[in-house]
Amino acid sequence: MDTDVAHERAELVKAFAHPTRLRILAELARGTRCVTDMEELLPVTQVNISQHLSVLRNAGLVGFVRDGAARCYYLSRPELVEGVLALLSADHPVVRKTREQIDREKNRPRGGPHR
Amino acid sequence: MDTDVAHERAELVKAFAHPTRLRILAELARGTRCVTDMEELLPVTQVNISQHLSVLRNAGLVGFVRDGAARCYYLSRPELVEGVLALLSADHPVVRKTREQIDREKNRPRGGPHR
DNA sequence: ATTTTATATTAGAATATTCTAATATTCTAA
DNA sequence: TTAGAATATTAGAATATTCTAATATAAAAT
Repeated sequence: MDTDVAHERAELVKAFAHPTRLRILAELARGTRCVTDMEELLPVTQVNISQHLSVLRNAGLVGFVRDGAARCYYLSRPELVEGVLALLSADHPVVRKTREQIDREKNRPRGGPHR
Repeated sequence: MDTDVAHERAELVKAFAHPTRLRILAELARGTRCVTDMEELLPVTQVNISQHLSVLRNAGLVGFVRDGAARCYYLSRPELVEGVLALLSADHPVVRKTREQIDREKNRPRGGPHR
């Protein structure tokens, strides 16, 4: 992964890196929602929700269509967002390795034929 | 997703949310590496690498075994890390929805029987 | 024992993110 | 055409993150 790509991807990750934004994304994964819907769901102000939606829009994670004065938001890269949310909700037990396991791996890179 | 869970998950995401840390994780996905290996690969100081490794350790994403004065780092939740890296490297074209699509979806929530 | 090698920690300045308060925009309905 | 409803934007204070410089620790080699 080169420097430029790493920066791009980190920017994308940052869009996910806030509790309110994760909750907004999780809610949008269930269906289209307007800001009023989210206000009922989240313990934060309308202004703050709009600010977080702006971050999500700039990251290309959500889009919206107008519905009168309201805006109906939806996931614009559903597979990416749902994939990340699924990984976060899955259980990933921490593995510990011993010196011996590491030594053996040095001849057997991860993803190689011995896996 | 409730508030506590959202906070926990956002903390985890933050560990990924830095270009240098993404590169460290990508490198560890290829196999065990010590800090010296990473110094050769990354355009940052040893101190900075150690600081980022400390963030990754606190998030439970990496572990290490001693090898003399060196520390060999490895992914302690490889499926989580590799899953996130795979999602980030995959192409996820942005979809735009029309008013009509949204209207239709209102009776057909995402993930429901009509998908 | 001392030096060298490998890595970690700490303090603080620089920078970026987040939230609050005030205000603006845009559409609809009266 | 004005008022109300829904949402967005802006400025700035509060907070968190990151980097640099200096220093510490721990094992190995001399």
